Amino acid sequence: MPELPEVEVVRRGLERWIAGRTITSVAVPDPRSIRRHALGVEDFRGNLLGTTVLDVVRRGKFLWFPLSDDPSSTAVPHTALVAHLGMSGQLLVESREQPHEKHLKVRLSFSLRPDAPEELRFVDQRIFGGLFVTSLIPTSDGLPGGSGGSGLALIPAEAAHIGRDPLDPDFDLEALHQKFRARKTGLKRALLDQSLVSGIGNIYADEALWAAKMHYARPTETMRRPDTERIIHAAREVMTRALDAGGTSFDSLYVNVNGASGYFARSLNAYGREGKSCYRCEELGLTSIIGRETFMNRSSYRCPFCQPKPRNARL
DNA sequence: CCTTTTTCCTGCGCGC
DNA sequence: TGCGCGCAGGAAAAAG
Repeated sequence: MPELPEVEVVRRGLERWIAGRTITSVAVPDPRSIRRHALGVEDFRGNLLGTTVLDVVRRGKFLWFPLSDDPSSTAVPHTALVAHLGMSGQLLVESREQPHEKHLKVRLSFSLRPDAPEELRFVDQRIFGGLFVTSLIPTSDGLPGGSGGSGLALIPAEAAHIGRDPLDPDFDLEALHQKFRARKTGLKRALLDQSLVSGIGNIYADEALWAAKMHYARPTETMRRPDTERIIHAAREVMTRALDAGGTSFDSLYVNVNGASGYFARSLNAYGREGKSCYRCEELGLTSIIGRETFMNRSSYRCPFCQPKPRNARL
């Protein structure tokens, strides 16, 4: 399940293989994956054919490729191809000779480069992800839109509401803290709300909460400044380690642009560890067992000793 | 307006 | 062997 570290691994691969190249053909075997492109398949193709990918930029789990009709021009790009991997999306850089994947949805061919494969394929089993072309608009704060690329202060219109992620150099902790204080909800809900802080999904939310020794139902309005610092520091730390490990893969659904899995799954402390002992308690000579609770229609894992339920829990 | 729930989607593993 | 069911969950839409 791609969250920030997995998407960043993909971004780096795309930057290496795709940036600077021109789109020479566009095939859409399954239009459902471009349903967020409201004007349809032909418009999608027309917007991409002949354009050059200037950069690969990421904010949270959103990726985008600023496009230019004339790469020799210094003009600021005004459109971008946006990609979101959803639950099971993959962006694969491959040779055109590779057999078509079972869930192949979109196929882009690029200008030839001797050391690089010709195609970028979007493969998606569950179709929660997708691609679309949209306009780039100025960021609300005038700072670079996200991580990677040339640092232009632009963002796709459909991603303008997405908050900065904890690995963004322009991430504003004080602003997030004030939003926590103003909101009447539980901490994990807030961590998963991409408009407040982006890039965190179910796995890294549980890992960050475990690392910070906090409960998912902690009311955000009771958070004090050091509490906000602690949970964000934990999220940043766990996602950085995951990025260094190439991301978290439980199965073949998350892979990098070359189809390889990441190795962070073996480093998880809470997520997926129901019935197993808490590593931190173990270190202290205690025995407590990680439990699983259903919350927000998904599983939450926590140590009942390190992360006790607060009396004022906000579910 | 703000917060919470539902919906979209497919494949896999499980119990009967 | 097959079938129904629950589960996986990002984010937009709908509901409260």
